Amino acid sequence: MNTVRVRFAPSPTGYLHIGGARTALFNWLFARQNQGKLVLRIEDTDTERLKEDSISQILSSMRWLGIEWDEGPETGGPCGPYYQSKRLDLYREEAERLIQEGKAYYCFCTPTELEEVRVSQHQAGEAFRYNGKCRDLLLSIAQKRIAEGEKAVIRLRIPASGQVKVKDLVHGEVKFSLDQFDDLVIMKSNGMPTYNFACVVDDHAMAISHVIRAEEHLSNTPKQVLLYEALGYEPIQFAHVAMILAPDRSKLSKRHGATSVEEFRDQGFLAPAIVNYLTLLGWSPGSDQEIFTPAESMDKFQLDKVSKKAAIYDTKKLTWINGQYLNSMNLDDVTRETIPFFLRKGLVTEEQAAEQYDTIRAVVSVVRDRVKTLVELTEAAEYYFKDVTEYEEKGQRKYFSSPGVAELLRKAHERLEQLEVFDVKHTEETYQILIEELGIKAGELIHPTRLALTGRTVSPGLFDVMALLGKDRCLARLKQAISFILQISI
RNA sequence: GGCCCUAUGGUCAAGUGGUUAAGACGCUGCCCUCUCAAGGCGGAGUCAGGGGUUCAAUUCCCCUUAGGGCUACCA
Repeated sequence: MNTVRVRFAPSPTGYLHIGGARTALFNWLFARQNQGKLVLRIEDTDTERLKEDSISQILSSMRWLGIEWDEGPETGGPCGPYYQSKRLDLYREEAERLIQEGKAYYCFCTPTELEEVRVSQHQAGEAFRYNGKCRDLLLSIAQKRIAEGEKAVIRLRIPASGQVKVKDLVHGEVKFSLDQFDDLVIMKSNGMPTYNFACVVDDHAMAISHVIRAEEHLSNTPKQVLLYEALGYEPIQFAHVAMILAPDRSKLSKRHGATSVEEFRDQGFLAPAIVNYLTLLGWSPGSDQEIFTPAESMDKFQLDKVSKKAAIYDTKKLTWINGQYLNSMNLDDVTRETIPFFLRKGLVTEEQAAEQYDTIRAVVSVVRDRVKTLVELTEAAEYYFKDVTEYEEKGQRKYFSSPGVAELLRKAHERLEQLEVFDVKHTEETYQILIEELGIKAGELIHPTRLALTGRTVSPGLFDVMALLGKDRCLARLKQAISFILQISI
């Protein structure tokens, strides 16, 4: 029985974007479904593009999403180290072995020389291809030049003709003709391995069973297959999942606004909602179900049902899903997620957040089912934490301008003032009685009151608002509104 | 340029050699209603184009087109 071992192998050149997150997610689902392991490997062989804090960002984004790796940075494991920069000896050994076996050779051509070749090939209308200059250099001579300090890369010999077949779990068999491939560089002149080489060596060394990655790598795969053969490794299963594209159909990048997991978090999206959305992007259970727990996804996920078609992510649907989670998640969890947003907005201090947790929780409770993100929630909860300093203009026109409003509010004030128990039930009763007595429509009193208490035309149910604000603040805000109305009506 | 992948409403998508071509988001009409949201009932909107194969193609094949990827001492 072969154990499933998959890996997610980001290169730390930036933050984890949603495309990477989805690749990680699919790997995770597949691993868990098959009681396998997910390995996290950091592909930090490009010393120039490496970004300092990006590893910790990637790790924390994955943790936040709840994608757990079984082996990798910070968790360790039997196949470590899990940073390619710490595995250089392995790559060198394997490259050396290929040289000894005559399957690879040193190449002393400089980047400038290669560039010249490329330019002339381009002018001649030919395909770009390494011209094979160092291909037949005698090994002893090459070694001597190395010993003298000359820089060289190591290239893999690739047959000039023939075909490579890539068996892919989502695409089926894909054929490539060899005549289009260069002798590819496997070790750079700075001693670092190239992506295709390090990837193959590590996937083998880490006993990976399935490589699940983005489709951008499909065209690299024949080269990797060739490397498997050259190195004498057992072949491996590949699955290339369609990419996630930005709304303008191009590859995800910074210029598209929010594409990183962190940015989505800052915009008030919840981790399980993002995971749910990403699960549905490029995969469908084949049923009507839209809302999934990870456990359900693990149960139903099928690699061969993964879409071959690149998907454009749609914030609107993510927002909708987020709303679903916001309303159905445990209230304490939502409250905990919301508090940082309150802090950032300056609605509460850390001490207040701790002391008044129950109140905050109550506020979140009445506000959450009418908003879709935590940012919206914070916005909608402002009335509770901040005094009303202005009234929405539209509301003023609609509700504060009719004659007799001030008097109406004054009466409401009078009645509310007499209440002993100021809760939802009693405030509502009071209003009902008053409305009946005056023979008016409920809205005639409720709308101006809402505007007076919140400064807005939109809020949670009015009596929820009242109960939460408490008697003193309600009365004060009513008074304030009355004088405001009298003032503007002059 | 060469090679590879892909193509069902605006977006995500189910689906099949014969269907009125699901569903979701979004948009929209109505109902409900203290606003908003939610909910309920409706609506508009799709098989990229052209050739084949076939009694029959959205479905199979080819071409075109479009999008994406690879073609680096990036990953």
